[in-house]
Amino acid sequence: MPTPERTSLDAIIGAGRDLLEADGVEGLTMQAVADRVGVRAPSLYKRVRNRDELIARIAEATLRELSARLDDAADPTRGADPGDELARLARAVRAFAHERPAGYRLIFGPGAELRLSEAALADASGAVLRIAGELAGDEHRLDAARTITAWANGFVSMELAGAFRLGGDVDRAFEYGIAGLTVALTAPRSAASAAPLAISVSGH
Amino acid sequence: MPTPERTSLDAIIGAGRDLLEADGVEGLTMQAVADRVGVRAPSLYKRVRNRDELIARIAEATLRELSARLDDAADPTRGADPGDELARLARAVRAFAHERPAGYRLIFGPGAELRLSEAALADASGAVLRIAGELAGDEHRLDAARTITAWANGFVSMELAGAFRLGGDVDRAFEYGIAGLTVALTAPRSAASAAPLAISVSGH
DNA sequence: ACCTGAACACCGTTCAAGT
DNA sequence: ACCTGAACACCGTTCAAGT
Repeated sequence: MPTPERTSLDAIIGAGRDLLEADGVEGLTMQAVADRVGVRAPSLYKRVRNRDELIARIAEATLRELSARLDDAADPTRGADPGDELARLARAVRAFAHERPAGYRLIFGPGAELRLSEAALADASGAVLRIAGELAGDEHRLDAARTITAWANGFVSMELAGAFRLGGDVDRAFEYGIAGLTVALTAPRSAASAAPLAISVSGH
Repeated sequence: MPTPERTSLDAIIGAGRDLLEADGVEGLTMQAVADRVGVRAPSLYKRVRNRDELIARIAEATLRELSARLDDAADPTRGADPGDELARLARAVRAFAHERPAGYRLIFGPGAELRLSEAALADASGAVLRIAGELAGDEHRLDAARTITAWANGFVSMELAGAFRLGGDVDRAFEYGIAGLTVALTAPRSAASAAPLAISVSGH
């Protein structure tokens, strides 16, 4: 005789997400999740294989939320200047990380390789790849996208980790980075030569 | 009647470091460390307050090793062209991360803010700050250093996390980033304006 | 078909008792 | 003064028994 379902996978993932942000990943225990959804810990194993899978599902859901934000921010109808698009994209990543620091770390921190599906990662890369192509040209699209992603993710990760302790204005440093990347990726360079031998740059 | 010391703080940190690289941070258990140094787990608490402190000591030791490598790589007597210095510095970070991935994540990953002393962080920042000043000028030294650090750390962290799954040549992307940053930080910009309105760049 | 209590292995940590 | 066994609280996970 079937027992009625007293919870659901969505409720479990939602509770896990909330716990993660409230108490960090070490506060995300099966016991705590079970309490939140009103069930005993062993019952969770009817919906998820184990704690790692639960974490992976939370990570995947969080990445999909981030993707949607990025697509929205990068929407060309908001202004199609590649530099502006890059700026909007970068600020959107940073805003998301500030709202959901623990979730962000789940996506980009150690162990992420085990948690995220190829498909979700590809989705999340779409907007950066497009803008990278606009800025640097199609031949350098992937390299440029990796430069943008590395910088933005590195900046935000360090910020979340409290690594910027030398004073100064962190917001300004972020905008400085955006402007720098725009210049860097727009500057014509040959794919072969790692560093240009001679470049003349005139500002203003 | 005193019992002879059967281990030492250094031996404990060393064993912890080795376990960390061999089995990851979750393999770094007090029990495993105790086994390695030939003592029972409770005895470790004579030398470290708890597991978190042990991890912090390993992180600090690892950061000091990284600092030494960076200072060596950035040594101007190896060639004082700022672009070359930046390239050597960036490659040194990446090489270190490849050698000691788990230790690197301990330094830059989540939780690092609790683990690293102000002094060790300041030491590690010396070389980047100097090179950033050479490239971008003293007014932009800190912003430029943050851009470099964010990019390098972001790139390496993503690489370690297996985030570069779209094919392409990761080594080339790294060199592309180095070249891009050199251009970006060398380009004159006013501190106030986030993005330059018009810049003419001529390659070659 | 789902839920539960009981149990197990494993962890960090404490502490009284040994030498 | 350091080391140890025993114990405790807490965790993830399994499983037989309930409905």
